[in-house]
Amino acid sequence: MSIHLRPSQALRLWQQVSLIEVRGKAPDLTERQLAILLTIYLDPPPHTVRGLAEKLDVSKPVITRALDTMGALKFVSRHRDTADRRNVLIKRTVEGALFVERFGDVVVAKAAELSL
Amino acid sequence: MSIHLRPSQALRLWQQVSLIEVRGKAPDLTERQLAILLTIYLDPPPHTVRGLAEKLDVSKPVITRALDTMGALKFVSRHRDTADRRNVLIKRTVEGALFVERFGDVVVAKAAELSL
DNA sequence: CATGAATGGAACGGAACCGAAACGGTTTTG
DNA sequence: CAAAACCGTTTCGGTTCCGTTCCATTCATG
Repeated sequence: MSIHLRPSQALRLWQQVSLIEVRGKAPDLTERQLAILLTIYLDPPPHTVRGLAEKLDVSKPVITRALDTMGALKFVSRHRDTADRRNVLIKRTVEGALFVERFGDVVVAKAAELSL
Repeated sequence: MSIHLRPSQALRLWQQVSLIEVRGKAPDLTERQLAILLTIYLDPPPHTVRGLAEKLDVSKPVITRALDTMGALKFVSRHRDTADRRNVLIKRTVEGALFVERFGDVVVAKAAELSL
């Protein structure tokens, strides 16, 4: 089964959520950063810099810098791969999970408010 | 009636749309810029710099600069209010409407792909 | 009119991000 | 082993965005 959504509803939903994000004090992530964070938390591990760069079709430095920013926020953590020490494995954190969870709740709440 | 969405679906939806935006060649707007654009196209006119600044809880220069950027993209246009010449009325454009419409279609399409 | 309030914009310095190239550390290859 | 390939990071120069402050124009008020 799938979610049926009309264009006007979709746009209204996006607007409402965006408004909350813009107005909120929450550390505002770039579109790219948010995409990376959601991918880390939704797609199955392991996650590497190279893998994320390919999935988002961006350069590696973009991923590295995004991880710097989000690492400072404690939303993700980095660990050397003991098997292949060239790799860096990106892992989830409690803070990151809370942020993502809260974000999902906002979307759900705003979706529930949509009038048909 | 309302849209029923589970948190995991909401997050997946956001991720899929974000991925398209990040990967796409489309001129990527800031979170703020997108919120402004959607507000202009969804909320009833007239729209002024001050009004938008209050609605988004940001400073006026933020709106001015966003309008500069989106004006260069032809997504919005500015016109002096003939009644009160201090005001600037922000109006929609064909290009902006197409951009918003296309964005809504992306959300709808990704929502339809969501498995329950 | 003259004064003050309101509106949108400009100016300034600082911070964040970007693309491209180059760099160390690690593993694979020949 | 030496050389090549791979991975993530750093560096560089340039662009964009930001917050704050200040300014020109226009309207309301006495």
